[in-house]
This record gives sequence, C-alpha cells and structure tokens, in this order.
Amino acid sequence: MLISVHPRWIQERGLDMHSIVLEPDQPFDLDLTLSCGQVFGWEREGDAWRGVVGRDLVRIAQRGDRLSFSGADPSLIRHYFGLDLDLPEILSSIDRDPVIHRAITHCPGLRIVRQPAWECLASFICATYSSIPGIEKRVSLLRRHLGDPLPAGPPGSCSFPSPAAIAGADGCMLSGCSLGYRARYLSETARLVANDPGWEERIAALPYREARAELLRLRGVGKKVADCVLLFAFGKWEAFPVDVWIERIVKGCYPECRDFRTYDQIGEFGRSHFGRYAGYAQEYLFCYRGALAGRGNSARKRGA
DNA sequence: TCCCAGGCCGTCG
DNA sequence: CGACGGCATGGG
Repeated sequence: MLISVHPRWIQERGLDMHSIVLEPDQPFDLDLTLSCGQVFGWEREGDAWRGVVGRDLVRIAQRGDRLSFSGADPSLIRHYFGLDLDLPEILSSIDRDPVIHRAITHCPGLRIVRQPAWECLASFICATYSSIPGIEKRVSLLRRHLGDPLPAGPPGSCSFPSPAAIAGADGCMLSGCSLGYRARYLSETARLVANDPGWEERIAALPYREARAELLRLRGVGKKVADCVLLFAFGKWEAFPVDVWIERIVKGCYPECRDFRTYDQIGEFGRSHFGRYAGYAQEYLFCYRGALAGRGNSARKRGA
C-alpha cells in the first residue's frame, strides 16, 4: 500500500515522511506552481521535486489530492505553498474579464509560493534581462559556489548563500556564476542587507507602497524586481510585476491600455482592474503568456 | 549567426 | 517626470 502510493525515494530513505491531503475545494498543482518561473532552484527528480527551503532539503511529490514529502514539517509546506489561502475565493475575486478567465481555466491549481525573502530578492536581481533557464543556471551556481552544503543531502545540494556569504565573495567567484553586470549589483545589495539585521521584518511590516519604496533603494532593484519580491516573498498581493510579457499582454488584450507608456500605468491598471489580489492575476497571466501574448505578436519595447 | 530574455542604471531633454 | 542606450551572458 505504502509502496504503491509513494515514490521510490521514500523507500530508499525511509525517513521522515509526511503527507497532506488537499481539501476537495482547494486546488493545488505542484508541477505548475514550481515550474512557472516564480521560484528558482527546484529540480525534477522523477515525478517528484527536490529543493532546498532554508536549510532543509525537501522532496515532494503530488498524486491527485495527496502531497507526499520529506525534509520539512507539514506546517512549513502549507506556508511555503500557500495552501491555507482560499484559492477559489481569490480567483473569483480577480475573474473579471474573458482574458483573465482564460488564464484561470488553463492554470488550475497554480499558487504563489511564499519564498524566503533574501533568496527571492537575490534571485530576481539575477533575473533581469534573462531567460528563465538562464536564471535557473545562475541561482544554481550561486548555491553551489557560495552556499553551505547540506549534511544529509546529495552532493551539490546547498543552502542559498546568505547575504554575508555573497557580500564576502570575491569578484572572481561571483563572476563564475554567470552574473555578468549583475554581479556588482548583487554584491552591493548583499553587503547592505548583511549589515542591516531586521531588514526583512521591517519590509514585512510596511504596507505595499512604502515597502516598495524601501526596496527601490537597493542596487539592482527597480520596480519590477521590487514587485516580484513583494509578491513572491512578502505576500503583498497588490504587487503587479510588469515584465515584457505582462506589458505585451496588457497592451494587446486590454484596448484601453494600448497606449500606456510607463510601468506604473500598467501596474495601476492591474490593481484597479483586478482588485486586492492583482498579484495573483499577474501570475496567472504570466503563466499563460504563451497563448495570451501570441507568437506573431512580437511587439517590441520601442516602436513597431 | 541571429534574436531575445520575468530590467536596471546613467544620462539627457 | 519620461525616453533612450548600454549592458554581459545564455538559450533557442
């Protein structure tokens, strides 16, 4: 019975297995949630996923309404994947037009992960002007070169490097992570955060706009990165990150937005149109970007 | 070899 | 403010 339900690694390790049975009215899709580009560093391992949350090596698999995992307590998993949020309630609140409706129906069970704040900030500083596979590579290199190896983990599995570890790394080491010109930004921001204990709690306690203003003071952090961190780490759902895809989708699918010029115009549209959970709407639009932005519809940043 | 990527920074009008 | 150009590197 156990054997047929659980993946192979459970038998091999035989250790702290847990499971969560999802409520029937609370959809969750692990694959979609981990592969949509909001969080970096999870790797597929057969039909399971392997990742590091804090200093815990987590393996997790989904079969139907059951999540099976090791390396973390159920409470942590619930918190990390936002399983205690009422997703149908959120989705019904943002389901205000045919475009978002399509995205919602095509991405069932997508949830926003609550990431560790520093990891999220550093990851998205590394993410600027890059493709998602490129970001995965950089984050993976950062872990291997500057993180702490996990005692019980397979070789190569490391915690995400602390601000101090990145701040203390020499330029050569950082350059070895394929960061390009972002190395300088990451290094500088790491130094600032390392010397500012309480940074995370301070941001968490601020309302969205003030929290964003605070993040914008950091090097390598513009409006887009700040919004990603506020959404993916701090759970500030008003954050509506505008990348090239979201810009394309909003301008292309919402006629009243066609001539928007600035970042904040699109962000304010998101908040006023979708409401308090605009960030969730953004994530669903992003996840379904392939269909919504279209292939031939290659509108450039400038002109065309 | 091309083009593009979950943008940011500095600078100029 | 708003609009550019430059930017290091990897993937398709």
